[in-house]
Amino acid sequence: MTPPQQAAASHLDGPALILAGPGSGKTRVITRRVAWLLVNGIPSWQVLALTFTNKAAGEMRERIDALLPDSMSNRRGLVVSTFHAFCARQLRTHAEHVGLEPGFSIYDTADQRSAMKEALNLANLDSGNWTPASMLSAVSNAKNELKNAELFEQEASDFYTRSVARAFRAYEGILQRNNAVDFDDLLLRTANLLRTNPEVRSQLQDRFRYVLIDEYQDTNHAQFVIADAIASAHGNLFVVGDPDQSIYGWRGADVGNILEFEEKYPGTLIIPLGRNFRSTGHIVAAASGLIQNNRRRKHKDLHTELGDGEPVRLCYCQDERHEAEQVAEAVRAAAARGVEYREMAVLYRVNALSRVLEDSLRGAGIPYVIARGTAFFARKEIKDALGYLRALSNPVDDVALSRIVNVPARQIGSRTLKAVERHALHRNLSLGAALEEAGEVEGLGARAVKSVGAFVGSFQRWRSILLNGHLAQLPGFVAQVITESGLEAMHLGSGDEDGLDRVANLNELVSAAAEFEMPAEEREGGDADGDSMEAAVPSLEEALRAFLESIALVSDQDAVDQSQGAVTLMTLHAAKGLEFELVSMVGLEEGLLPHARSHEGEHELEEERRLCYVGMTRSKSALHLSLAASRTIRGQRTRTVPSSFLGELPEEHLEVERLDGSGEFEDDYSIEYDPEFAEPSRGGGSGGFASRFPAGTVVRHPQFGIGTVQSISPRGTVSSARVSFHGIGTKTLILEYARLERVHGS
DNA sequence: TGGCCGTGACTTTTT
DNA sequence: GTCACGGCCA
Repeated sequence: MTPPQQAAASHLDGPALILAGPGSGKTRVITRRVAWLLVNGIPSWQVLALTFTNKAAGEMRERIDALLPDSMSNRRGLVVSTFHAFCARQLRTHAEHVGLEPGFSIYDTADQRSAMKEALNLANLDSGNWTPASMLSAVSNAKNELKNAELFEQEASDFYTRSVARAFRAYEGILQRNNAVDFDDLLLRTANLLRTNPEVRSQLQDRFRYVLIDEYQDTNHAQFVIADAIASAHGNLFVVGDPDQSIYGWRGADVGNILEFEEKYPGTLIIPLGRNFRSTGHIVAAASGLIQNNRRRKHKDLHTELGDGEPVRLCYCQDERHEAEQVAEAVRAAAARGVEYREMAVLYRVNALSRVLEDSLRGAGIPYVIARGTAFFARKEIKDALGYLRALSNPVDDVALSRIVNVPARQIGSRTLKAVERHALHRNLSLGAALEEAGEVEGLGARAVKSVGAFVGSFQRWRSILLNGHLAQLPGFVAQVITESGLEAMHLGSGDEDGLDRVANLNELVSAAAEFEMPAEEREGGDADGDSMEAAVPSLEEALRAFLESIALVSDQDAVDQSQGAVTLMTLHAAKGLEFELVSMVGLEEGLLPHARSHEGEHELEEERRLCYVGMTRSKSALHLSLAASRTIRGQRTRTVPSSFLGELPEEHLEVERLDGSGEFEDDYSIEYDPEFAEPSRGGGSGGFASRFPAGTVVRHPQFGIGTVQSISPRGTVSSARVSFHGIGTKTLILEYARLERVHGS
């Protein structure tokens, strides 16, 4: 280890901030420091290490294991967990203090959407003007800042925020009735629990005397409050991160947490790790050249001693097919040189780009995997099966129950369901409870009552198995529900290949249940001191809860498995923290990287630049950047503009290859920025835009919602407008690209 | 009640 | 290209 690494890894007490550039060995430092603490006699159960993905947590656990001498095999109680899993666990343990039942559901985006739709109905907000997505993002932003519905309502002053507050309140009501939380709630409710409950707080403070946080630049305010609440008692907070790799600002991450760490924790030991052990010289220099264009940044030099290596290759291709073929060709060439497939990755800004790449890799006979851990669980058949399991685990989860009550079709159609829902509302019952008294529901025919009765019968039978079983029965139980619910038969019956695939997926879910291991902390029962408690065998109910929770909290990155002999395809976001010999980044075009949605502000553009930086620095020895002169976007062939980031890469580290034929990219440039060309449907020229949205116009933006135009100013061939959005603030938008709509009545 | 078909709206990144 | 929804018919 280098002296700075050594200093960081052997730090014992007090706050520490490790500014770790890409490839500077930060995982190494964290794992060594944990091992150091344990070797120095700190009991393992006093250490808490928090990460963002399960994969990172798992790797950290393994590497700590490998570092510890055999004589220290007892690491009982050491908690290495993701933030979200840690919070979920706290909420289950202290459920009674937060007004939840321990079997609460964790809603994913789809569940949130249906809950919000219902909330908009309840709040009498027309979903034409108030889309579930925009409401959810407003709610999510509020929660990340630790504002719950009441607080938000108190602060709501204008029409827009008051409407959001109504939706927010209705949405919270639904979650509460369904004994459910969303992702943001895991953090929000834990933070509030720690703030308002001194006993729980001091319990956690007493237990976790040493707190470590990885990827600290991506923490949001809620996460800061949680970590601070635990660490404030002793100040032993050790954080590792890199402001230049902050790429989750859109999700509420607050770079301020890392930039202002030393102010919040006086006496912080700050150690910058600038030496890169991963990449060769040209790659480091090119990436550094790029990131230096960011203004809001702590200056920090990155250097390598691995020699110059190969220059970064920049390839101009004709279209996305051609680009994908170049990628496949580069992969083949690297493989021929002896590089293993698992040491190669293809990175893109948006998932939609993976398709062409898959086609061309498949065509070339190159094995590949797509890093989308969430994709499997998002499949219809899997969501259905999980719907059953969730409804069984948490019988008041109406969102889950209504999803599956008539899948497969069992004569409980929309009319019946409406009637039962009305009954539930009147009697203040959950949907499940209302189904149980179907006989008393007004307007239900004998046939419907009978169908409902049959369903309720199966449901209760499963439920009693669940309540009486134990851990080992989990896979059998999952299989039983899949079979007896008729899900399996439904897909088998369809007879086509699709149906067989779905059955195979359902079987894979059973395998996942069989391979599922209860987290060690969970088995130890309490959070008190390490020894003395012999683990009781978890009940089937507890096992199912833990299984469902682990599924709810999977990330795309968890699916990255470099032990497979395959090239990995993934988004730039999912690539963070990983490294490969060969990295191909595709689609370096304006609108893609930087993404079109980021053209609206300096902060957003800088985040895109950091994203590009993260991608480039994944590469150890070969970095290929490419772009296509034209690309098919939703069926339409479109000319592209090279990414403005390309001009920021120092030329001496590049090797440019022009396979697009003409070499006329630059000449096309002026045409592309002509708004008439970019948006042919709108016509009328830029003057038209400016006159259509004079200052004072009330407008709607697809992302920011309702706002008022403050001023218009010409900007070359286009016009930029300052628009103040309710509850969001003022944004500078290019009228020609911002897809603004006038709101009637203004 | 259930399944089929057409339309149209929307496409960033994710714990 | 993709999904979600509404309308229509058996």
